[in-house]
Amino acid sequence: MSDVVTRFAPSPTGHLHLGGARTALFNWLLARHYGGRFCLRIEDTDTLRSKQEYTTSILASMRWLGLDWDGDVLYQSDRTELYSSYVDQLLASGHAYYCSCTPEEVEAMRAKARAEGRKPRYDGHCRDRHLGPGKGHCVRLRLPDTGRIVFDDMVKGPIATDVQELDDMVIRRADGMPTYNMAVVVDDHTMGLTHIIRGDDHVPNTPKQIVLYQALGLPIPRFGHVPMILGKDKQKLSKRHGAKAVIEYEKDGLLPEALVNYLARLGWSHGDQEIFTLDELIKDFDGSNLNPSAACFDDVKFSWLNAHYLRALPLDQLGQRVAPFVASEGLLVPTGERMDALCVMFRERAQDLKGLAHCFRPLLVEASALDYVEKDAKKHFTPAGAQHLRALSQCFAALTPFTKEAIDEQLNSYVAQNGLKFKEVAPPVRTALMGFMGGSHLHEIMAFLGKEETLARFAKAIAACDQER
RNA sequence: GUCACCAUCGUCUAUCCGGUUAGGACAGCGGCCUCUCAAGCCGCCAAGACGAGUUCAAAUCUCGUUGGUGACGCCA
Repeated sequence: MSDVVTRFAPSPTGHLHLGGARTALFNWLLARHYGGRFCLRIEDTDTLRSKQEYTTSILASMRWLGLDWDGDVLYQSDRTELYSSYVDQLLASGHAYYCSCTPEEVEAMRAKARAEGRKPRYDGHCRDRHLGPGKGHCVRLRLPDTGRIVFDDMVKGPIATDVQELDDMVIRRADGMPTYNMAVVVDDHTMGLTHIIRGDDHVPNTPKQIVLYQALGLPIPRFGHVPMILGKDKQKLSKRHGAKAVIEYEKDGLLPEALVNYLARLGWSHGDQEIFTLDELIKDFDGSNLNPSAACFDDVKFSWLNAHYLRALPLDQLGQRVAPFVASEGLLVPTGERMDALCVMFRERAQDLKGLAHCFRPLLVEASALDYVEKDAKKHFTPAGAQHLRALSQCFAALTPFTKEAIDEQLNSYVAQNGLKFKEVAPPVRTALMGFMGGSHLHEIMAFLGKEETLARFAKAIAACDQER
């Protein structure tokens, strides 16, 4: 197993989505586990639907996830001649033949077969007509008349197909372009692939490709078909059911390490372990323990993983990553110790970067712009609350230095000297500072705001208390 | 229509080749902690689709049923 070569081969007809990302991840992990190569190939032979911007987007998402590839990206559109030479080889060896049947004629055959309850397939009309190249002639593969094609799937185990189920498939279109299965086989072989992990929807393609490998006399790689990812309620993941592109998760402030971890655990397991570092995944992912049944993507559990990684991130990195989201909240981005302080105060209270940035808001706006949550203001801006705020306002005005420790001490001594409970004093103070009953420890909040801003918020709250009366 | 794949708590899964009070995680519920909200810790709830067969013993092996999904292109 020393020369493992895997690949990810998306077609650039859309952004990288969850299923594709997981397929890419599994291939990447397998290659990294065995110290092999992971290649990237863009299947852009469908010129109508393929777009350069999607290729760019897919590559960007791969980088965001940290899935690096070896060597240059291969584009199928550059390799038409190569595919054609393999088709010619098949023609020369008698494994393929020209066919003059029109698509309409073939469609009629299929319709007839379907109507008679048989499998719709090409009936081999041109098989022995010994046609040569000509206008409108495609090339078909000559299948063996009988036999079974068997392969041992890494995920599903042995899968057998009777050749009777198959067709003399087209391998080169009338316009000279190769068909999908032809191009894939040529590419997978010339790229030296040893293991192919792909979506479950390719299971029916596999025997077709194996027949091609056999006709060409090429070694057959190992296949692994992972089931598709379902959305909530076992529904197929579609736009309606929250199918999101990787790029959207990035925009929403979710962490790539969380997505990698979550995706890895969807359809693969390593005992009871839930949290994996990238190195652990590489160490443990050897192509076994792949689950053959389809799995639902659970946003809630994914969210939990995000929160976990958010808390685990080193402070400087967290600050760096949240900064763009703070900016898009329309807030001035703090730097240095101020950013660190905010992260420490709120990272346990957010699930993702966007949410974290949002938590910063009350502390980054000016007192005048602070909004009170009505319910909390009504409840805590009482006459007694106003009294505490007035008294504390005086205490804090005189407090130097205005540090976390000093503030905490002041708060506690006020409570003790007046025979109160912290619980009686904290709510109005908290509401005055945050606008609602949430957030970090009071002394941390005040230290962050500084004396002037703290006093401004007290003053504003006192005014609000008077209004409540 | 034909063929194929799949089937353990609500969800992700463990239980490698038959013997477990069917384990863990997320969610939910309860508690502890506590100035709030979180986080953290502790506890509770919760599953082998159905029916046969093989066997001393089946979630595990076999067959069938049901349900779900995929595929049947000169798309990829």
